[in-house]
Amino acid sequence: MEKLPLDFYQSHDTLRLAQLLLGCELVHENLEGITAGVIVETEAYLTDDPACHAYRRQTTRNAAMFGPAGTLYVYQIYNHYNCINVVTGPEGVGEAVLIRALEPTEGIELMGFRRNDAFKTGFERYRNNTIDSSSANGQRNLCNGPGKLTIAMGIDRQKHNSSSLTTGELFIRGPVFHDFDMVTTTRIGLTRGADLPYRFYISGNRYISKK
DNA sequence: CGCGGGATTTGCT
DNA sequence: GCAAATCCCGCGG
Repeated sequence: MEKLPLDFYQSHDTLRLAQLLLGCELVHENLEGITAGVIVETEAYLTDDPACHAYRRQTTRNAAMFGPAGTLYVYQIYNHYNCINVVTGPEGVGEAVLIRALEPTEGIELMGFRRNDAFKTGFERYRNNTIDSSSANGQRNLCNGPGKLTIAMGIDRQKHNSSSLTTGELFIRGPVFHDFDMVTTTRIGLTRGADLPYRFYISGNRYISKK
């Protein structure tokens, strides 16, 4: 399956893209190797949605959200973690789809190294933590949350915020999962817009984030 | 220029 | 269940 083209991102609105991205594969190839995983959980953030970072106006932090569809928006949250979003909607309109969970498909060992490395270089109190990427439980733990998958995929805010998903070594392939049931529900961890049904995930998938 | 809140994750209670 | 991590940036004075 080929890299999804610019046209894919431009041809659908944000809510539709949040659903269409389920089953597609996020791929990152760099000097460390290739890592990839199927998108199994997303959330949509619309321009008229109080939970959206671009709800008020364009600022330094959210500038990438106002770029063309197919741009990557990476932001830092809670002092430590990064989350990745696929920018959607027309240029100048701040909308995006948060990728919340992946089912790992390629480079599973490398994902484990990156996660364990993050423990070592992160908080001292996490230094004894290890993920066993050869076990089913370990693999389930690699990318089942927005902060986790960003580490496992080797995505860096400085490097990848505002980068394009249609050129370069970080991109999305067309659907590799078909014929699944989709669950629509409310988004996670929000204080505003918490009642909007903008979260989507693949029914029964074992790699969904918690809650 | 300082204050505070945030689309999270983790280990310990 | 809860607090900690201790950053980035938007906002108010």
